[in-house]
Amino acid sequence: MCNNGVVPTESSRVRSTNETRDRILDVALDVLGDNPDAGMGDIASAADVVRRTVYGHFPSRLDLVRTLTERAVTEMTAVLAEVNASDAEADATWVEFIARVWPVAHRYRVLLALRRGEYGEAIHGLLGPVDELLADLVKRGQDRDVFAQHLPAGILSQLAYGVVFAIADSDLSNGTLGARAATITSLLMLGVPETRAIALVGGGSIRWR
Amino acid sequence: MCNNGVVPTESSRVRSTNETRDRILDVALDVLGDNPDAGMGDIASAADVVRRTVYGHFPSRLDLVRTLTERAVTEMTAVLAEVNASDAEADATWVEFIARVWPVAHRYRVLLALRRGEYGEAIHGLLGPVDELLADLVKRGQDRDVFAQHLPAGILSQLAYGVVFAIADSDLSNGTLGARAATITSLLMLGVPETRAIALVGGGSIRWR
DNA sequence: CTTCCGTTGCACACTGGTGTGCAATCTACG
DNA sequence: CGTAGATTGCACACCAGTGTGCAACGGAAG
Repeated sequence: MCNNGVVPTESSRVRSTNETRDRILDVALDVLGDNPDAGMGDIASAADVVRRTVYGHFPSRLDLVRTLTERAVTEMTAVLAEVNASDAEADATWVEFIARVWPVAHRYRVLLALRRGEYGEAIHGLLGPVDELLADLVKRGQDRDVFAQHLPAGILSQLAYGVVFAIADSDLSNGTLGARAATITSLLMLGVPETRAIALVGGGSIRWR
Repeated sequence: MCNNGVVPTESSRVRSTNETRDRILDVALDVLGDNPDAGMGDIASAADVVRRTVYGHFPSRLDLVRTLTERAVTEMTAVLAEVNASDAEADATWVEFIARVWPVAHRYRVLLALRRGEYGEAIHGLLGPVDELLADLVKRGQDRDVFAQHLPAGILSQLAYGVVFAIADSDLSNGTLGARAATITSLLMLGVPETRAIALVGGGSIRWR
């Protein structure tokens, strides 16, 4: 009524509220990344907040995990949709995708662990759109004989990005080393010949030592 | 003293005791396979036994899991050592290994899930010998340029049999279909060219549909 | 028959996590 | 200053799982 039609300036009280909420979410991702079984108490203290406050923002543990998952899905689908729009060959698209999605995947790697157990159902449901986009990409590659066809696109895509997550979760996760290894490995299991895979990710020896 | 030097006949009481114990172990594998978080109660009732009886055989949940793991390690190392003794090329050895280990892997697939969480430490320790034998095999392949070298043998071997377990855990786990898919996929990610991989697992079209 | 022993049924204490209720406190905003 | 809203601290009830103690039952062995 009185703010000239401008959206209210989110009076700094509200801002600080949202900051707490976001901090909780960020920290939760870290803590759960270390230990998927961490409790609300662990998350709270890691966020410099009392357990009760966490419940103020997220009525239940499931709400927290769900919010986290929704965040991940949003970021992933954004990258996937954008990359998928290119008319490059499927294998090149895959390389582009891994490169762009690597930081996100590494950040949300815990969701893969969380898929098994308690919240598996809920997470699986929310992750559906990502799975579909991924399967579409692999299927496109299979239809043009760029990817191998020894497995249906749905399963092959799951395995391929499962490996990517697994590498993101390993010791190699730091630096570009992990991303490179993940890209090559996933390309190989998608049936892309080794020479082509190396060419796609950029030259240089790939020997480990 | 009185049984002519023959091993005592395990008086049928002892036998029935061991039968219960074995049944509990077998059933535990199934139940935990369905839900790695299943409790002692679930296992007990699935084995047609009271919870208290389970504790009679295994003082703690960890003891049960450990026994299960020891069983798995015994079976796996037996297969691995035997297969590894052949002087065939590493990729052929890998195929032989997967074929022989497939039923075992499928049976003990839950251990992979159990490695994360509570008992991870204990299981990881017991599984050490298996990991080493596996890494040796992959390394042998890398040294002779049969396998790709974009990752160190230790990690590559983990990823490869991680995929095998993942497929064993999926819908394809029935019949020889899963075994075939697992073999081809793991060969691909080990850097074996598609044509060679198909030749190794035996002819026939590999197209999914 | 008596003894041994695996099994049972029930009780109990303990732990660790979840989710709620409520009064007290602090602080930005008006 | 006064108020509203976020945060705190502490209380509680609740649940599920673990592991233990113990008296009973039942069948096979001696």
